[in-house]
Amino acid sequence: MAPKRALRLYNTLGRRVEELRTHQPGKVGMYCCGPTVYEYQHIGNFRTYILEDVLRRALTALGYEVRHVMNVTDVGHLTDDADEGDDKMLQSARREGKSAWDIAAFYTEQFFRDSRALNILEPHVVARATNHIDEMIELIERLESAKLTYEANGNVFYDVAGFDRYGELALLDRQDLRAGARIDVDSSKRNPEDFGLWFTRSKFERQEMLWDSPWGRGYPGWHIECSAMAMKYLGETVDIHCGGIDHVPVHHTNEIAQSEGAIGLSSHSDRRWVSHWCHGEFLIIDSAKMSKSKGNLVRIDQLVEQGYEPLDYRYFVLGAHYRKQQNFTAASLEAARSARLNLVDRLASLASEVGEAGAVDEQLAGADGEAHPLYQEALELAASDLSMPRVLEVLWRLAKEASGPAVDLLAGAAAIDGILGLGLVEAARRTAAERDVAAGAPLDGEIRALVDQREKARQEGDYATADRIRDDLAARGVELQDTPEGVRWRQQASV
RNA sequence: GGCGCCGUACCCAAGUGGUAAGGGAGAGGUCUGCAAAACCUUUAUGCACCGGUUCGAUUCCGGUCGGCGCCUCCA
Repeated sequence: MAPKRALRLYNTLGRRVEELRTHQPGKVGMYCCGPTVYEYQHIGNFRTYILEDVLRRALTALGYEVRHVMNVTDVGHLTDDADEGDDKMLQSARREGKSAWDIAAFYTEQFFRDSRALNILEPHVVARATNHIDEMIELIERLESAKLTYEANGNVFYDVAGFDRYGELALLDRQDLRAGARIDVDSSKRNPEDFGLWFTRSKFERQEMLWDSPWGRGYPGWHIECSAMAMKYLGETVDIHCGGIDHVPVHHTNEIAQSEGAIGLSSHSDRRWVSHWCHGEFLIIDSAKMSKSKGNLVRIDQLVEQGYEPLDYRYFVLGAHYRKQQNFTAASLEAARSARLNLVDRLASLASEVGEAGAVDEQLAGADGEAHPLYQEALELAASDLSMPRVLEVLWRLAKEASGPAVDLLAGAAAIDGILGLGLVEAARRTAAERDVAAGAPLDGEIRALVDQREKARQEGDYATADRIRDDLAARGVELQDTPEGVRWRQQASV
């Protein structure tokens, strides 16, 4: 089945926006580079995962059938140098005698916990590297038969000299690279660009995860897992491959070399292993890249400790285009939180207009949000290289300017939010339900009593007492409104 | 040294060869005992700077300055 509308997406290979052409009509196989589970994922990492989630949601909204595969790099070393720093998890794990396997399981769990909190849909296939050692070995054997490998010093390397299109994705031929400028080049390599496929000589002292292989007991190189798992779950043609922009020069460049080398695609072939490469730009914090070495990592749970909702961060991310660096500051996150709350607030008013809590569900179920013109506008913007800032703008227009029956507006908002993934309508329904309770018979007798007390004080002219009670209630999230019809109160939007 | 990206209001941030979205924050107003909320109004003749192309440039080209990223295991 063909999609309703084709997605136009920037392709790193070729550096321009292209209409997505899929291997099978209407079906998209997307492979995303997932986390390395030996540390917490920070909010910069999650910017990329949010991009991938939005891509998937946009594809789905456009009518594509999506198969989303993500790897989890859990091949771990637990070496002495990995223990440096003040990572409490690693230190305690070591104290308690936990293995690399335990640690990987721990961080994998953390990753998916944060992902869920950010409304990131779980990939259809989550592939753990340690479950695919056999596939990696087979792939290395294929490369061996293709004469693209050599052994040196006990390790198996990929020989980039045998792959004539090496570096095409990153335009490496246009660069005057300084091999070894930052990291020492392994002297056993023939070319600095060569990379390890299988190691039997570990540079790590305390290697915990080891497997038997035709080249001896050891462990796989990093890049091979993605090639092997992508091929296993998506076949020899991948429609979209995603990752952070930092993966372009090395990881993805090497993946292409491995995969196309194994498949046997040469520069004479028009066919590519991956037809569309999609990369997310970096999050910048205090005018610098977020990295462990700079010590400026921020995690989702730290934002939560500061009183933010994970979805505030998602809103923040959606406010900038994925191909531009985005600067994270306390002020910009605060602005995103206010904006999201205001949006929920407006949608909650619409929900109240639709009716009582139960009726909202029923009415929404009967409405066709995708029929709303503003949804169509949003979908078109999503199809235009994932222009989420503009989709947000359309949603704001829907929430504050559009006219029509409240249920149609709300249904349209729900449809747009299906692309954004902000959980706005869900939050609005919850907020509206709380307000319904407030407007009718309050469940909390204590609050009712305080409201009555304040009214009495006001009538007696004791405004000091009245204001004190109002402040007390505000601290509990209860907002009072004195209207000509009398006092009303409601729960603040806080979801 | 090479490669790539970027510089838009107080902040974040869209965008286009034809005269600058949206959000946050601030200001004024209506309402109020005072507030809050809501609603209304409001904040860039200007898009780093200098040239060029053009009827017309924030948008295209060149240069300058500034910022960020990458140059081999970092989303």
